Amino acid sequence: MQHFSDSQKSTVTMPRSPAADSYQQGPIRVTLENSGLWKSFHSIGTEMIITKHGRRMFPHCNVSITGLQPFANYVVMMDMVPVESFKYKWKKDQWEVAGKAEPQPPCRTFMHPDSPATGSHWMKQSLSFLKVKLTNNTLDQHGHIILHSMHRYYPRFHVVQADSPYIVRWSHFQTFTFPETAFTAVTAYQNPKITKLKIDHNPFAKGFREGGTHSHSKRCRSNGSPPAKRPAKDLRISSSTPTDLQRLPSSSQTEEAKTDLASDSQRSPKTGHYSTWAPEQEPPESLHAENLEMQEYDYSCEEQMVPVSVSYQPYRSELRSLEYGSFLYPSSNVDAAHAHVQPALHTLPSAEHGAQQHTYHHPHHQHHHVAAADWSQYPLFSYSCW
DNA sequence: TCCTCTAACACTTTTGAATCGC
DNA sequence: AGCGATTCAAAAGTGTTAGAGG
Repeated sequence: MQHFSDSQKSTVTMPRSPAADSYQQGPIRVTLENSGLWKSFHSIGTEMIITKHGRRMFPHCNVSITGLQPFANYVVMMDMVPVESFKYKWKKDQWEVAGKAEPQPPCRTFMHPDSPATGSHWMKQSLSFLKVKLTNNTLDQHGHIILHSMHRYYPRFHVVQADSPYIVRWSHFQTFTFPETAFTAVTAYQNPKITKLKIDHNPFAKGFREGGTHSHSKRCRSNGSPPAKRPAKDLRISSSTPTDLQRLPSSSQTEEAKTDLASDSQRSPKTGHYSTWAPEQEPPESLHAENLEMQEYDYSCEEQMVPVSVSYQPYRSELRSLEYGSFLYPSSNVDAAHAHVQPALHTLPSAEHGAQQHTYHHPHHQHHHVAAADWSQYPLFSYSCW
């Protein structure tokens, strides 16, 4: 696997495999466009707000893809997987392990609204996953990705060669992850550094900064006549139409990200454990922000080969169904499912190995050749939304 | 008592329907 | 009549914080 990393982009390249050769396809390369911004947040310890009715990611995922066959159709998807099997609490100025993770909520997959599209389309411009919304409501029916608060997750990107979302070519399925996109799901920001960094990069927060302090305006209202009450926004049903590609981040935002990265790169990497660790290891006593400083990254990628003979037909008809939870982890197998998603990160190199290139061949891939039941432990289509 | 979560808030940005001009 | 450009109101989305609840 080739490993690319510059100030703004993180790239994962798939190794050429026999199966890939059968499609006469070069290695697929996925690049995280706003990598600098992600790294800025990751150096502090990324947090993302989740609410009952869903909140968008910030930073949001923006990737570009190369190496696809120009005239073949592909489906691009994203989902979230837990980083570790622990939950955390914010104590004073650092994250600490607060026990075993809650049972995994229904795993949902966000399908990019352009799917399916030709390889040339995907490679023409970067893909934005701005519309992805996160919720902590396990009963959510709006298709948001369900996460547990105070747990750590990272997004996975899936590229599937398929002519239709309903007819996914399961035999050629590739997954990409970027370690710097790992984040802690919270219902309110814990780390003030994250708050500051978010406000600096997020135009929506301007209203709270430029319009005076929030607490001040609240006090003023309490003294005057109450303003006409607007309908509770959280009760509105999102009517956004995800038919068009989302706008790219503003150039100013990109420039800020560059600035942040520049400042990051001037710091000497500190020794200490990485923000993720092998599940078989003891959990760290704490995830101090200092330990989340920039490390040399190794971008993991996975190629998941599923026997063609295995039939996934029942899944297809439900891709767009509002019925969800059809592909949940088997409740008795949550730990097994966690174990399956762990290897993508648990071999993250120590600092001295960071500059090296690594190719991972995950043991769990072997399981996928055994039986469909094992594949089902690696949820991808429990729910699809776009 | 501590911790987590929800709802409300003011303001900016985004979206899409309506309107206008060619 | 059709199309593209422009306008504008509504919707969406943001972080903070008080208070509720476990």
